[in-house]
Amino acid sequence: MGREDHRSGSQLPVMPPTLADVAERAGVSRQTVSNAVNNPDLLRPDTLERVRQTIAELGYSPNRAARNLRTRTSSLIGLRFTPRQEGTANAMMDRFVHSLVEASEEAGYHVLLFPADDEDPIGGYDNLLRSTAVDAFVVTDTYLGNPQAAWLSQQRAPFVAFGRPWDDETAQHVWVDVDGAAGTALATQHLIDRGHTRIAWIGWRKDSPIGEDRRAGWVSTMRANGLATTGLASRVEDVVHSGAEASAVLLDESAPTAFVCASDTLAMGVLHTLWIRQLAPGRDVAVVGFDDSQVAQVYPVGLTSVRQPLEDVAVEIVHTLRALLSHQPVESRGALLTPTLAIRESS
Amino acid sequence: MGREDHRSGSQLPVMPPTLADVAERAGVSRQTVSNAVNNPDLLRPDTLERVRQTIAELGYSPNRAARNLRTRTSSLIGLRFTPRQEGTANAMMDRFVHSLVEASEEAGYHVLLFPADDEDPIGGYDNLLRSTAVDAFVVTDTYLGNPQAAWLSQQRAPFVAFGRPWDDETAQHVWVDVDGAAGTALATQHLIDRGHTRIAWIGWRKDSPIGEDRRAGWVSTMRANGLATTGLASRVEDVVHSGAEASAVLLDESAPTAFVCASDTLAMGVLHTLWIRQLAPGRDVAVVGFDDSQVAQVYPVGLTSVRQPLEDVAVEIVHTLRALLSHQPVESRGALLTPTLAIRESS
DNA sequence: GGCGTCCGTTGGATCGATCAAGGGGGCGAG
DNA sequence: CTCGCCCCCTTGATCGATCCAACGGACGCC
Repeated sequence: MGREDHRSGSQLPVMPPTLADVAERAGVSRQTVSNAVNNPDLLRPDTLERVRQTIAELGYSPNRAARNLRTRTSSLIGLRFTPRQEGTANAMMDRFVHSLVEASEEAGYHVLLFPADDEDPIGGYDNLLRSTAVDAFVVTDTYLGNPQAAWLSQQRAPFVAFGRPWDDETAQHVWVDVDGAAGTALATQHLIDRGHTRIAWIGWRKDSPIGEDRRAGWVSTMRANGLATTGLASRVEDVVHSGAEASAVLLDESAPTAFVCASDTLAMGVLHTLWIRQLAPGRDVAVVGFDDSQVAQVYPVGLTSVRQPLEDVAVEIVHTLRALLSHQPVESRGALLTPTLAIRESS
Repeated sequence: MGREDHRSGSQLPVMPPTLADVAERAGVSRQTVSNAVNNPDLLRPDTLERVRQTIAELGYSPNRAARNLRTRTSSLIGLRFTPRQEGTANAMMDRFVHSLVEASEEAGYHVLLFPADDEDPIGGYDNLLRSTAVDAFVVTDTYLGNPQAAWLSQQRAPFVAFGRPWDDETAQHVWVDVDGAAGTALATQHLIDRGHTRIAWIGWRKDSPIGEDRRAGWVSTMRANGLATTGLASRVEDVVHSGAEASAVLLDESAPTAFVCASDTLAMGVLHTLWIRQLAPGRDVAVVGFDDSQVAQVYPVGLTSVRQPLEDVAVEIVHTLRALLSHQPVESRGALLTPTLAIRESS
């Protein structure tokens, strides 16, 4: 008497087959089917084959909810999806999300998005955690002094941060980040190799640790090559307009032949100034941006830009998460990946 | 003898409280607690208050897996997350995803991302569906003649498509889309209002129904205003380079004073041509793009662009999904939303 | 032929919330 | 005083996969 029997009178919805259905059809017990799925080694080859065939015939797939309930896992990774601010070139997030989705899939996880509530930054995390809806989190905005990392640590919730705990030396959580200084160093060295000596910097205000990190890469590379930096740096807001103004001032006062910028947004401002002054990007004045945004790629004059290895970041994060979730000791507390340089016409 | 008792010897992991814990502490039955959460009307006010207080004290949140198992739902909406192709300005996807996440949250849903496998376009859907991991899908790429919509329909899986079933009149599924023709009509009329009469079109190849739809908006508006279109249209690949070439040819042969483009990518090509020819965008020649991408917003010369109402699309999709999932009759098979025009310096 | 080991299999219990009935108290009517 | 009824709450069963402890057959050894 199969399960299908007393459901044959059911209406439209076709019930997916259960493990018991497979067991009955294959003439084995439920546990055997379960083992066929989760511990194939425990079965005799011929039995395994028979069960597998039945699974294929019925199109059986283990019920997620039931498995989640029993094993107390969900195979889901939570990610707070913050809205991209309009008016800037920074579209890093969606590239990262995609990389994360791909990397997660390979590890058997799916990505669950939940919205950012500025009123209550930990609300979303708290809900998902208490309802055991996700196995772990990926935290992406650690730099704003957000309480999330600290809170999650305190809750003993498994998570990996994309971004260093800049402002908190006591933070004990695991993180993955991109070496911004190495990126700007790469950009600066590239310009030096092209013969530039007067290379200017346009970055963010001093309260941004990321901005200061990127600036440090420019400073150190200049010094290492015996080049002066005096009067060649500017710190502004991260908007196109500010980049344009800063570059105009720098051109007037210090006559640089190249610019390294903390973002593509600022680099666009520089290109704007060059355009107004009839200077050819790449020929008269070189420009390098940061993040390899769509703007850099699509702009008629391709913008050379530092590209974060987001695919690698995602893989590293998922790798670390797996270790965390299987309670393996995590090798190192932080991983720092090196960006590359996408060279285009502007340099 | 509470549940905590025989777990007091447990190690690190703090078990979240269960419904039974709350029930015991509040001195009521499990079902009463369940009702307090799901059907508050069934409880006497004082009982409800007492249970609610206990829930707050314990920080109880219903276990997702258990609820999912019993109710055969997951409160998850599946979305195949396709990688943005590099080199184009089209970053519509992440704006849409964000809108969807927000709209879903308000309806009590979360968004589950799964990767696109080009080898097996329905593989991801099939897995999630058979394992009852999601309640419904949002399908975003209906225009490529993809088999997903038809397959999901056949499986009786609940889903809403973002995009009309262009090539399949027999499709019976529910969809939400943006009226591209209305968008380009808006753009064209805007240019006419500014005094332009020779308005050119640069669009996609004829095999793109979306492209033809957008083109139709330009054609109809031109005709409605008694303006000629002969020799003013071009169909090319959706890359910057093609937009630049097409606009150069059109300028030489037909001397248009304005361009309406099927995408921001093509519009960037037009701007490039203007730049080379020392023509000022907006003053000498007007340009309008489509999608209001970051490029349009960040470009030093702000690009006027047709903006899809993705927030409204997401709300409409979630609204429709709710109706589908609660087996309410869906009012109409398709919903067509009207885009707006983001006017900037280029027109 | 008897006995013990090994390998694979079996039925039962379990995870935590919800569904479908069942029960008890209070009140008004007979 | 008893019956009936309604309202509010409780009880046992259930969703489907996994864990646990115990069972059965086959084989080798003495």
